[in-house]
Amino acid sequence: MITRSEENYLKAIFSVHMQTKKNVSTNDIANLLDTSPASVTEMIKKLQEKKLVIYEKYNGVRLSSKGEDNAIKTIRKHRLWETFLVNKLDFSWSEVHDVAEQLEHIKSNKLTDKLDHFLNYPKFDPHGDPIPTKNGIFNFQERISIFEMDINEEGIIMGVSLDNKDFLDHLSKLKISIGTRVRVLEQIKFDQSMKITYDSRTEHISKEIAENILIKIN
Amino acid sequence: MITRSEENYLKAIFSVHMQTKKNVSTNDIANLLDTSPASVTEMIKKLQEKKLVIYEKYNGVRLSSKGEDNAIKTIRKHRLWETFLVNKLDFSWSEVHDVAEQLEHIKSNKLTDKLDHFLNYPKFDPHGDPIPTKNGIFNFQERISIFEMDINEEGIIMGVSLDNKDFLDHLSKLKISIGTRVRVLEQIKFDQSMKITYDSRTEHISKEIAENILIKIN
DNA sequence: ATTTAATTTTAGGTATTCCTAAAAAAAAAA
DNA sequence: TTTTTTTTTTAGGAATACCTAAAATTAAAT
Repeated sequence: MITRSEENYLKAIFSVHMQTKKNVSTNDIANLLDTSPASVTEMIKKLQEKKLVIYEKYNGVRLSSKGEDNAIKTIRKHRLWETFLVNKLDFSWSEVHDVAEQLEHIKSNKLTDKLDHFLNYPKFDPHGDPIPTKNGIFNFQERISIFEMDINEEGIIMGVSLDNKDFLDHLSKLKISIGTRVRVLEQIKFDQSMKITYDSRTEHISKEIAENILIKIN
Repeated sequence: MITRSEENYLKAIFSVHMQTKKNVSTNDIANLLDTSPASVTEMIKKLQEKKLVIYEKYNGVRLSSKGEDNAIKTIRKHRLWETFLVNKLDFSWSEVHDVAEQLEHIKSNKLTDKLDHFLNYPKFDPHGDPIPTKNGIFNFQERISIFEMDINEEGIIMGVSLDNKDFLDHLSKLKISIGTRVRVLEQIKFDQSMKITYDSRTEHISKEIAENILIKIN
């Protein structure tokens, strides 16, 4: 049996590795999970005994295929539940994270698969992140941030790269959501903020906002 | 913060008290939760410190109003989730218990209320048990078992008094479900089994089965 | 190449929730 | 009313998942 805490560690290792492609450091895990490095070392040892990670002292950790399987399953559940909360229960973008963080640990393959079916096998969650299939396949979609777009370039919003309540609430207020077609009008040199247009609106967004909204490429 | 384990104790105390209307004994709780009496004593002391129960050594325990509130909330969540699993995800009667046992501990009032709304404020769960409202009101319905019915008496099935997989699977096989209108044709003196008719079927059910199917009275 | 700084691990604790075995109290039976 | 049985509690431990402080190791800077 893999405990809830172990699952959180596996998920954290998976997500850091995803970005860095390197062995994951004790400190990175500690920061992500908001625990002490000492606790991390201890837990890694336990995960190693359970053959869920590959670990060498002072040299970081990576997931075994068994560990990766589990991490992907947890991510799948998290994203399916987020989709459920937004699409069926009418939660807003910014409210789903904490609840999904609990729901992702429910243990029942049948539940996961039936939920997937009920939601009509969604490929992306409400933040635009891919939902792995039952077999652990991710449907990646190449994305860049609005900040990287050229003047007059057009794109369709596919997701966000920041899961922060204030940020997501702000997007809601601007009526920016997944599927919105945007065009860049102008980039202000002084503060690198951008003027964009969408749905017959024209808005001015800061560099920080632009960096965290992702659009589909090709 | 009330832990998952504490919630299970509160629920157990509530459910035993519901039937006996007396202070709940250490042994009863231990049996229901499948733990040792020693663990129960220990936990009760902690619940007492948190003002969730009223306890006197060697004299059983009962819930404080704070404890009862929490127990009812847990029951509400359990029954709403069971309803969701059966009505929306197409789980069968007999499969929902273990999953709902996990889902009932998810902490989010918003989730519970939105789920309630999504399910259209159901008054009874798939086993026919009442779902308390947000304010903790139970919608009790007087029920008797088929075993207590007279010959030729008619009734509508409202629930079951046993949450056992084999039992529920058997009812499914007999196409007996909530809402089914039944009439008692005969009671066999020898083994107290009963002949019943419903939906233009005639079936023979054992005493044990008859005792655990509940019909509405008046 | 040393020294300094940062990271990681070890050592020793705490809280939660479970356990068994033994003692104490209450209930039932003789 | 004793004795026996059952129930409940206490005492002492184990596993999980945290923690802080100190030691060991590695990485960075002088």
